[in-house]
Amino acid sequence: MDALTSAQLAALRKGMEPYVVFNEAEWIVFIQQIGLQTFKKKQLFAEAGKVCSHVGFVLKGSVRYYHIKDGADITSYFSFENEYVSSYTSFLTGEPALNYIEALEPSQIIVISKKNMELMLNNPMLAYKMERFGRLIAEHYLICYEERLSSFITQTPEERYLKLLQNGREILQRMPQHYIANFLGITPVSLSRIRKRILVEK
Amino acid sequence: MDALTSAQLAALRKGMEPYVVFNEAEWIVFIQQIGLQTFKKKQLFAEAGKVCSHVGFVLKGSVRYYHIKDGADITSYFSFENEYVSSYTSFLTGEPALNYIEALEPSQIIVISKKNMELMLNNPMLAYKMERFGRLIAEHYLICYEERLSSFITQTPEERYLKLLQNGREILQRMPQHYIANFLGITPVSLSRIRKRILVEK
DNA sequence: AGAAATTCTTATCTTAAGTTAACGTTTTGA
DNA sequence: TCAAAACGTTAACTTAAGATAAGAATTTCT
Repeated sequence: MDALTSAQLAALRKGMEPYVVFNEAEWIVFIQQIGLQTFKKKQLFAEAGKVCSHVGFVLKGSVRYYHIKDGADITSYFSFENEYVSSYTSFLTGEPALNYIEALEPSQIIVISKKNMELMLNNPMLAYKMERFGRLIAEHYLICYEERLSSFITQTPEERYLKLLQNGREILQRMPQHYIANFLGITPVSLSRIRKRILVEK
Repeated sequence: MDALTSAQLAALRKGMEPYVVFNEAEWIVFIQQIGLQTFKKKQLFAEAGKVCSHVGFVLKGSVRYYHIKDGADITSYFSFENEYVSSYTSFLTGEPALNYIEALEPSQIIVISKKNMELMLNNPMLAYKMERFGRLIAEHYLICYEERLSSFITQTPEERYLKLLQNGREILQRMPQHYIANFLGITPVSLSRIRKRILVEK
């Protein structure tokens, strides 16, 4: 766990701004509770079967969430730069995580342990803003999840792919196709067929 | 908007307990910001195309979330007694909702308007606990959504139905089958076939 | 540089879901 | 109470996705 450079701290502060703005005194206390961790490609941030007792903020790089089902690796989500990363259900409930999270490339991730998070939630100086931060972050992801859920109920795989073409630039550009296929809830073979179908139709 | 009876207030207080415990003074201020609304069957709680500027807590009854796609009505979710109800994305973002929410039976729902919610978030007496309340509620739904999302990515419709058989008693008993089918991401015809398949296999 | 692994496409075959329509049953509402 | 609407199942047909395997192209790693 390394110390953070001032540039890294500035990036974090900026990334948090939409959710919470600390004054100087609060910020000093806050940054004492966080650490920076460097991940090699494929290094695990969280592991199925183990409790995920930390949340992260991706400063550089990207991560992939996946399960193992019947021996097969199924990608369910990604986090990119300036996004949060955690096996959040496990973090919140203390139950073992169901999924793995691995770095897709060499990555720098700011890490907050559950213990330190709780210290801050119980520290009168930070409690209010941390509750607010937690609320807004959770709400942010709630909105993402709701939209994604609704796409599984109301759209076909092809429609989901077309939507991703419109507003999923980052995923499309940086991810191998079979990860994208899983993310859409289909097999890589099926995605390949959908892509062909779309080409022919045009 | 009616006043609440003391029994109704007690139910609400109990329902909020896992998330927030008010002292008497706080409670008195809190209950001034809320109202009770009675819904007839099929009466709308929220409407696609309109901003949903309120959240509810179902005291009695149940509601159904649905979209209209190509003229067809597609059920995406339910809320039952002692659960929260809102077109939450719209409530949070102020954008028009994409879905409808209707009462499935005569229902009593405690309603908090966005305006009053903001009053409370800005009232020093309640702010901290309301932030906490908001955080925990959002986290609660986050966990539900994450599990449901993961089921769309890792499971077949049949597996999703079998899981619902195990731990979805309330939905199965109270909902018509075609609502359940939508909820699982399939058509009613397909659910009927899955049910038959399961019977024959046994 | 070269072997191994990964990625994507394609083909074949199987399986299951979507669509539409029909029919009997149940529920609803005027 | 009675007609209309809603509901669940079934059937026939169409369409698309899953499984498996093969092959070419690319990337990775030593």
